[in-house]
Amino acid sequence: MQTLSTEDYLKAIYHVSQSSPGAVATTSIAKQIGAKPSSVTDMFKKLSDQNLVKYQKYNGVSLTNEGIKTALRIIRKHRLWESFLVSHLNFNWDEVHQVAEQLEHIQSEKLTNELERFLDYPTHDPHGDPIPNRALFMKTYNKILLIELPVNKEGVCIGVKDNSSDFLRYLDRRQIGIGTPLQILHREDFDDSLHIQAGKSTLMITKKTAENIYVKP
Amino acid sequence: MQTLSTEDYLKAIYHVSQSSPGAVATTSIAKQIGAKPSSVTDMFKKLSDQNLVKYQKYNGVSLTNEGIKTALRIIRKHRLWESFLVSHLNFNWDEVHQVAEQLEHIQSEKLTNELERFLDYPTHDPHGDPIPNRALFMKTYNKILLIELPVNKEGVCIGVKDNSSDFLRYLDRRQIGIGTPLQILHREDFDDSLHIQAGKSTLMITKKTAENIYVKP
DNA sequence: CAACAAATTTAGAGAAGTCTAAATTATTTT
DNA sequence: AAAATAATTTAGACTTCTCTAAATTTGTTG
Ligand SMILES: [Mn+2]
Ligand SMILES: [Mn+2]
Ligand SMILES: [Mn+2]
Ligand SMILES: [Mn+2]
Repeated sequence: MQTLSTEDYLKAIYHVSQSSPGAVATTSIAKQIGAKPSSVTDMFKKLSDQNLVKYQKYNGVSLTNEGIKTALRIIRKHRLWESFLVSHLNFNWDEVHQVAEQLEHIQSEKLTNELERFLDYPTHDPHGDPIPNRALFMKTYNKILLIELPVNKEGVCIGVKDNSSDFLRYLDRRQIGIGTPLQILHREDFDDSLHIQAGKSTLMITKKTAENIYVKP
Repeated sequence: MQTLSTEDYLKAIYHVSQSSPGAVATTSIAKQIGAKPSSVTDMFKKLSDQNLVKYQKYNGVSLTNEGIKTALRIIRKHRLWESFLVSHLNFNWDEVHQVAEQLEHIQSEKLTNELERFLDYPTHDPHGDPIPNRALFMKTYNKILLIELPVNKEGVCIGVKDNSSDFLRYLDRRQIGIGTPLQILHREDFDDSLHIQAGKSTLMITKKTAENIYVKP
């Protein structure tokens, strides 16, 4: 049985290891968690004692199979709760993360599985991220970043890379959300800005924005 | 902002103070929480420092207005979650307490209020206990224990005093639940047992059982 | 009212998680 | 390859919550 803190560390290690290959460094987790590197080292030792990570001094950690399973169980709960908050409790997609960060630690298999049934077995959360099923398997689309979409090729927004409130509310104002059809009309070489078609409106976005939107080509 | 532990203490103090008048004794909380009296003394000092209780050495504590409000906010969440688990997630009334014990600590006013709306502003939880509304006011029926119901007077089960799984499952087997019509047919002086009408069936219950069922006369 | 019993508090310590400051190891630069 | 820089770990300390064992206070009884 894990504590709230070890669960957050395992999740952070999982996320960092997904976005960059190889062992996970102390400082990368310190940044993610918002703790000092010395605290992270302490936790690495604790997780290693429980065989949830493989830890080599001065060389970071990697999750064991048990560690991966534990992380996925938490991610499963996190994303199911986010889905619930949006679909039934009138939360906007930029408001759910903070609350799901707490709800993901509730310990009750029955609760998790009944919530999943109640939501009718959703496969993706409000940000387009895949939800692990009961067997911890998740369905992943092949997706690309909007920046990588060829000019004039049609795509559909299926997720976001940056989950910050600022970015999500910016997309709300631009009326871009999951399911919105997207197409690049023109790439401006001068400042890397993009002229795009989003649903029925045309608008201009920066490179940074295009690097944080996932599309299905 | 309270910790999980201080919240549980405040709730325990509230419950004990409801069932017995005057200051709340150290040992009574120790029993309720499952901690040693010395730990309780420590916590009494901490709560007193935060002005949530009035504490006099060797004479127990009583909640301040702020302490009562904090306790009611937690009880509100506890009972709303219990209601949700039973009404939407297929939990039985004997299974909800343990999970609600965790969910009651989730910090999000919006979550609590939206959950209340989603459940259509329930006034009582699955055990018949009143749910404080947003203003922390709760509607209390005038209720009596089944043992106090006069012979042959009709009543309706509106709650239970003992919330243990054992008792609740026993009531399930006897097909007694919230809303079940109850009537005492005969009191046996010899062993204090009761012959009762419960819904459509007649059955025999002990004094102890009759002391743990609330009825509206 | 003195002696005993029960309740309560104090003293001291441990586990979990965090931090700062200092020491060590690894990496990059010159 | 040495020096400088960056990353990581260690040492020591603090907070919160808990415990055991001992001391103190309160209540009860002969
Ligand atoms: Mn979390
Ligand atoms: Mn998400
Ligand atoms: Mn609780
Ligand atoms: Mn209840």
